Amino acid sequence: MATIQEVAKEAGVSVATVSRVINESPKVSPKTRDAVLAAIKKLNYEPNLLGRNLRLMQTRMVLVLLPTISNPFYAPIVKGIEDIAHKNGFNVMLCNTNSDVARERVYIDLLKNRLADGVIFFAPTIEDDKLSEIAATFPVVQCCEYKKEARASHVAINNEAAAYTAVRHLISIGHRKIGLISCKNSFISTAEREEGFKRALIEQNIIVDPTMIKYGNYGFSSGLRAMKHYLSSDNIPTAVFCISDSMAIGAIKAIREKGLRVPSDIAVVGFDDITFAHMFSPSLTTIAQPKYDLGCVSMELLLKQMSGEFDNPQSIYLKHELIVRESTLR
Amino acid sequence: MATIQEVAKEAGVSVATVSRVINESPKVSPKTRDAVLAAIKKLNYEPNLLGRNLRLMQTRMVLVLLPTISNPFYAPIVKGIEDIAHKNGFNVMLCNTNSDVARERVYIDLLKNRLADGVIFFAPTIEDDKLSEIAATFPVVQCCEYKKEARASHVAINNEAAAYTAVRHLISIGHRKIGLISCKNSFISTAEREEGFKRALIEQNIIVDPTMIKYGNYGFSSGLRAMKHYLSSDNIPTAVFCISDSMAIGAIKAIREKGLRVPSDIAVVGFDDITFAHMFSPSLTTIAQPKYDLGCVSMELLLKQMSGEFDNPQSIYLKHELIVRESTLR
DNA sequence: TTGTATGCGTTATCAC
DNA sequence: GTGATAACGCATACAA
Repeated sequence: MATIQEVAKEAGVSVATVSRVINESPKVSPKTRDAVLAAIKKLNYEPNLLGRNLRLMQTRMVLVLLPTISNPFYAPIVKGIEDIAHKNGFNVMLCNTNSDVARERVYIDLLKNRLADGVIFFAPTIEDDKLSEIAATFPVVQCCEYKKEARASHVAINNEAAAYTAVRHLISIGHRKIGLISCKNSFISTAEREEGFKRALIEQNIIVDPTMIKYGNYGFSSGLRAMKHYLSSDNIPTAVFCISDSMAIGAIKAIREKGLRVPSDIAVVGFDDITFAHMFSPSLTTIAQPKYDLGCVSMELLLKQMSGEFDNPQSIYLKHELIVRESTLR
Repeated sequence: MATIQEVAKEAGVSVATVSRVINESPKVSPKTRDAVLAAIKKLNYEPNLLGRNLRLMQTRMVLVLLPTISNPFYAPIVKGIEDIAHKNGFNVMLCNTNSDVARERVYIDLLKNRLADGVIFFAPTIEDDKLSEIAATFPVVQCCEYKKEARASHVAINNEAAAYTAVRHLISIGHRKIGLISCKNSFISTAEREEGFKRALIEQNIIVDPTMIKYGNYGFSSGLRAMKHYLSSDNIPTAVFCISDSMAIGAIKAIREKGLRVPSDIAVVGFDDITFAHMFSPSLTTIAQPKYDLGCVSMELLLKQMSGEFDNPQSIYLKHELIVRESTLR
């Protein structure tokens, strides 16, 4: 637990010189450098970053707020964020908000309290104007999900186009009675995916039947439940587009429990391409987001903001990709 | 970006008084308290924790090092850790090590640099003696996986007994030709699970056939590969115990691709009870670890250490549970 | 090239 | 009940 003072004394130099050695300042003679290094080693000295952070008024930490790490969708994005962060000498603080406003506020306080230099939001629960306020003072990037009205940067895919792609795929393999399992929430992605779904139908002169739209909460059980609703009705779709893979997997489970088969009786498309999508039987057709890249680009954008490179919010959109697997084989 | 100085000036009091108000010291008159609160509000003051942390020489942050958040096994454990941490005014810093020694070292440096008050390890890659060294200086808890030789606390289940339970279950429903899909690594849990597997067989006078043991890396693909090895041999087991759920799911996929059925042709047991275990078709029989409790107990143990309550390493074992599902139905 | 001195924002000890 | 002031460990402007 030695301090810089003790190292200085041991090496017979001033603390300033020790500090220079630690920070690899060029203007220090090799001889004194070696002496300091020896003292550091002897005393087993580790710099106390609390002192440095206060002095420099920065922590080289970034906050990453996500609803929950249990959603496998986030893992590759976080990996991208981390890779870029580490490459630039930043550390990442991953925080589960559980989509809880109070919890999220506590974490945002870390930013206000200077314990982090910037923040990446995944699914902000905070109100639009509050977010704008924070983004006006601190570096902020929204990833995937974002508040349309907030003055804050974001990186995402075009969800409307992605949903359109998915439904066009179903139509192209012959389906015309297509269900949608969506979610009841105020996320921008949800609204956009519903729009994409409708556009694809309308374009092909298929009437959008409101009873063909069910709602879940992104989770497995809710997908299962939604599909059971279809199956117990007299109006069963021949294909279903789900706005999350977990719901799609739940839907498939319901279909099979009913003794029907995927894709021959009902085809299913998911969204996100989580790791389990290709493990499942049948493997799942889905929309892949460029997850790793989303993370990289978000972190790069945050770095630019932290270095004060610009202050106008940026909107960046990356490309999605349709991945056709067993669940929609002809 | 006001400081405590400015608040003091605005309220017409000393910084000491402002500090007392912030820290809810009882000995401050209601009148001055209100004045200070008003000044804080007016200036939109947020305490700078960098200053406080330096002064207090603590951060009220704990480090949680795990291989990767993409393993769904960790999510509920982390939830337990967080709940206890938050209840006690600590924040949690989640860090992916990717099982990389260098990466892990960088994070351990955060501890040495005083940016965290303690650490919970999930699968330490660090050498035993290095870990002992760190645990001698800083609060450390190992969760689930641990270094047997290291002088550091740990919280885990009895993996030998858990594996024994799983294999006994297979034997009890009539299997005698039982495969093991394990991993080639030096984790204590791996060795213990292999031992439990063998004890269950030996107790029932079943010869332990080395060719019945295959190795993967916990992942889906490796389980699939291992099962293909069995299936292409002339010695196919009637049941397989996998030391991870993902490998079990991979194994099932291989079995079905071969045109065989689970559990009628080959029964499969996994380990961990990850969320997807019950979603999969067939749903997976597995050993459930008390994940949330493992997290809670680990964090509680760390809190005790951080408060200097004791310094002898503790070993705590929690109970496992066999969850029988479709993959081993008679 | 090196040392001295100052301050980052906070808390806590000591007077009053 | 309140205020002055000294730390906490470090980085840096300025002197030498």
